[in-house]
Amino acid sequence: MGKATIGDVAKAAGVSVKTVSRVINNESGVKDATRQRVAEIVKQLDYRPNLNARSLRTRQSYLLGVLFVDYSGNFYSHSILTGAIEACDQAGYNLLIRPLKINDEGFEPIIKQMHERSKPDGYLICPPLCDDPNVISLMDELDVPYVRIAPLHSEGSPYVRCQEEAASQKAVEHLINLGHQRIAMLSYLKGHGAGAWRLAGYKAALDNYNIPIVSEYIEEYGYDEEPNILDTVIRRLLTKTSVRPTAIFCVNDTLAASVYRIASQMGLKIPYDISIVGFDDDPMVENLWPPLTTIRQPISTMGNYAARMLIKALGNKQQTLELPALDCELVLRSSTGPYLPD
Amino acid sequence: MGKATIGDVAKAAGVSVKTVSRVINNESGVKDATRQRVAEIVKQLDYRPNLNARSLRTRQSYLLGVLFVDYSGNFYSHSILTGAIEACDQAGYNLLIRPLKINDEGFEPIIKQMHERSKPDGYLICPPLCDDPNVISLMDELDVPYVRIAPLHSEGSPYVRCQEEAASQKAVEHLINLGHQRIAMLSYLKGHGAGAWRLAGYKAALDNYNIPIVSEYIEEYGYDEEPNILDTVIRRLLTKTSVRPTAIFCVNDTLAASVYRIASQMGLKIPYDISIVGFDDDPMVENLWPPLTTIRQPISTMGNYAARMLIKALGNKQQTLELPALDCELVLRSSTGPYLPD
DNA sequence: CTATTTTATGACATCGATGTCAATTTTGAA
DNA sequence: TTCAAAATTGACATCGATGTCATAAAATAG
Repeated sequence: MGKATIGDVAKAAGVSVKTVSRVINNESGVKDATRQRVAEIVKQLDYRPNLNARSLRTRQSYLLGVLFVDYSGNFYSHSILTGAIEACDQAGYNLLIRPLKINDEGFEPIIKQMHERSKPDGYLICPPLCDDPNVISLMDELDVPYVRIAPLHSEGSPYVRCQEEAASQKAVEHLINLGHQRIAMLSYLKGHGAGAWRLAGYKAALDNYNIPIVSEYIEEYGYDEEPNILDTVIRRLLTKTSVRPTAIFCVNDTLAASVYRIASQMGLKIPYDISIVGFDDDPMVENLWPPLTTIRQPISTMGNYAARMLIKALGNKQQTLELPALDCELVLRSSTGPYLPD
Repeated sequence: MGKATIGDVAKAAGVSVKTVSRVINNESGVKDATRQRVAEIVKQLDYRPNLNARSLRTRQSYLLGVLFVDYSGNFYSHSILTGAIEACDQAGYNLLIRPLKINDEGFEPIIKQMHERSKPDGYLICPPLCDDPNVISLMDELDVPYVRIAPLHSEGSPYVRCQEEAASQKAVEHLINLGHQRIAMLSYLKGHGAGAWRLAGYKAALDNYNIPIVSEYIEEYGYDEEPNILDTVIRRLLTKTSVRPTAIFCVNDTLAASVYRIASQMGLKIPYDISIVGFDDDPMVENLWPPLTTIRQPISTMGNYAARMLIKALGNKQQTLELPALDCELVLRSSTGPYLPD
């Protein structure tokens, strides 16, 4: 017994295939009685339309592409996927993923090839790709809709984003309330949206409490820099004995873990000698001792919203889904403690 | 200018569409001259067949599904994906991913729904799903081919696997060669293929050197157990002063990281007081100090092979791709050192 | 050189849906 | 009751590929 087709439903309901088509696509112009009878049969026969036939006719693929950089630490992209898949499930879309590795030719040829092969109806673009002008202009060239996830700049195409700046501010104010004044900020997300907002939150907190912003305490690097440079930087930061910062706000948990490692090498005790705050609540922090105070973003919710926005936009060109405020949560654990004078 | 169709190619080449179809599908029965002429035009017009039309006719979707459990630590599945995508790219397939969350109803309804929606031509099944009899019998019920990745049992359907047992043995022999005799084995992969082979390798090494296997030193747990139990177990293991193991072989890096954490709490220095070996070379070990000695599996290669096997099998039912020996690599770093008597 | 087999090619139907547009039925107004 | 307008419905073409089968061309045998 093969699967039922639209013809089977039509025959069983005593109507034309076109009428069945109208019912399953929720088009107007079908008498209620007919609609119900057809719907009944659809359910009875467990009919589901053949997507290939539909795609062939409508020239829609019912596929969404997801582009992300294939970092070694992939917790972020993975969470985005999880949320997006959920949305796709509900809307009858499928997700095509494309982890991109940095190579000589850049991302464009690979994206182009993928696009020509599978023609997704739209794309979700994860950071930092969403801030790459080449990728964005390729999207425009391909004339395909896309939603950016956590982009640095909000002008232009639709995006989702959460309150990273507010959360960062809250985290740093938490440190200030514990008595800390010499608070450092450590980043290797220079150029990313994330890097910018988290730094902005840090500065806002200090401003708010009239604590001067000392440039020596702000160490900001990019991905392109030598990977070992951060170890050196952290070691230097922790060495300046008398003026050593008593707390560090790290731009993500991986960085926080590096600080743990170097602090332990230098015999510094967390949180007694130094307080640490991370960002992301990456599951790998379970392996850190003491448990890390960090900020949790609603990553998979962002993925979910991004997919829903895209799907909605595909449905009718003008409509956009309103993006609710997505808050981050400060997760207090044991890596932050009161300021203890030497 | 729309994309070229098979009809455009046929017209330009002065042949029928069927002949073009033969050429692009590499069917026999076309004169060489004709074939070349058509191939020329195909290239000129940059023609690529419409997959939906093809799928509609052939009832093949050119999609592969990937099933995996959405762990928090997702390095493994992610690597599988990366390898599989590469293979799919070459063969003109796409990959549909499905991270499964454990829930009350089990995985079957979700897999079923996915299958009915998108009808992938086959599946790659990651551990531990590949050892779940419900999932496997569902696959058989759906009558869809699949390849298992690192399954516990080799009978039945095709699979890929690497030499985890040999690698484990090598790792433990490395410890023995450093002078260790009291070597513990720590696992929470009970019931997984991985758990079984790694344990087997451990035992083989001890046997090989005529070291008695002490059941007290083997701590094996499953995923279903209380999550905190391992902390307790590790602490107990490290406490038995005089008979305390001088080295621990951990079934994966996450576990090794837990040992680091607890050892540090207890004031034990690695590798002086205790040597540690992990498994996986998870990127998160970069945050561990001292650098962890561990075993690196060719995970993405396994994903690549699994996809290629599946695609090959789809092409002609009988043929199977020969699986080459996939070796693991022992990565020596600084968490293992010579046995030092107290 | 003809008869026969083999090889190469194409005409046409088909997969399962939706789009167009004409035909039919229903509704409402006069 | 009648007729025009609106609401339903369906017949048929179409999307772009492949499968079937008949036919034309080439190769081989006699």
